[in-house]
Amino acid sequence: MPELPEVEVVRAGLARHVLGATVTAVEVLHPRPVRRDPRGPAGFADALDGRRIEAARRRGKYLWLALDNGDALLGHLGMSGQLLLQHPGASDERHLRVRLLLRHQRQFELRFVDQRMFGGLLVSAGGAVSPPEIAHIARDPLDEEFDDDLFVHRVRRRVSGIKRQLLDQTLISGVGNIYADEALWRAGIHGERPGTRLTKRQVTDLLRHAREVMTAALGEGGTSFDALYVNVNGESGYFDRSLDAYGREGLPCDRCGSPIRRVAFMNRSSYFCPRCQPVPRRSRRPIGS
DNA sequence: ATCGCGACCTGGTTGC
DNA sequence: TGCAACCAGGTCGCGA
Repeated sequence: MPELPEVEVVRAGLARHVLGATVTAVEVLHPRPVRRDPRGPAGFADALDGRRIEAARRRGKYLWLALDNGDALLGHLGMSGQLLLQHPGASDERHLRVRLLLRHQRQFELRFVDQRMFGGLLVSAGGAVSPPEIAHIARDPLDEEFDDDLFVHRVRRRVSGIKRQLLDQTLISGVGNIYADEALWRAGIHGERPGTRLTKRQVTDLLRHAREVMTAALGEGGTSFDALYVNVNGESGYFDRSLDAYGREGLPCDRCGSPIRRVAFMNRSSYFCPRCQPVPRRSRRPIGS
């Protein structure tokens, strides 16, 4: 489940259920989801076997289980990944990719299910506290060590459009297409406004809105339009009912009533209110025309 | 150093 | 009914 609130829902679910558990068997049913593990599927399985899980941590959209030897099981859900807790013997999900058998008081399974396989798992050597594989990922805005001033400064130094910057995980992590659009709608800023054209106040407000919308979504169990995005128990969140911009093409803006517009952006879509979030002058015409 | 783009996957929906 | 085109919550690596 792609964005920060959905990943945090999963992390919290894991923290409730797998801390103290020991990995007793690992089955990799498809090699692709462990492609980033340098040891390959067999080495991945060997590195987990017998390890005890001591913590469930997250940065942005990455999450990891700290292991008793200082390594970590690092995961990313990509576009369609799920981490599900199941009873042994429960029938395999159609897109089950990796199965971990765990033992705590009783036995249960932690399953990585991923239709599109953009996500994946790997064992991070020495990564229990901070996996080196994600050293390039910035802190996320719900992390108390997130540096607001640094973010504002960096954004205002780049010409690049503000939505593109919100999606840049090396600047700020955890924000994806939905919450970027929602934060921009709340702030009344068009995503193509260059960072250099925004005031300190505007970027600070935008950051606050990003925090608020993601915190609110977290309180609802995350955003889910369908069964693809679920918590460790397979349940969906309810925040989709609270979205103001994302996915609302043609529907009236909740603030001014103008129809929400959808435009192509980075091989996907952006949703915005043309009145509350006026298009910047420079990008009203396609470049070159 | 920073950018914009295509690649990486599967499957559901839409339109001819 | 068939089939192609389009769409989907993300990230990485490449050439410019």
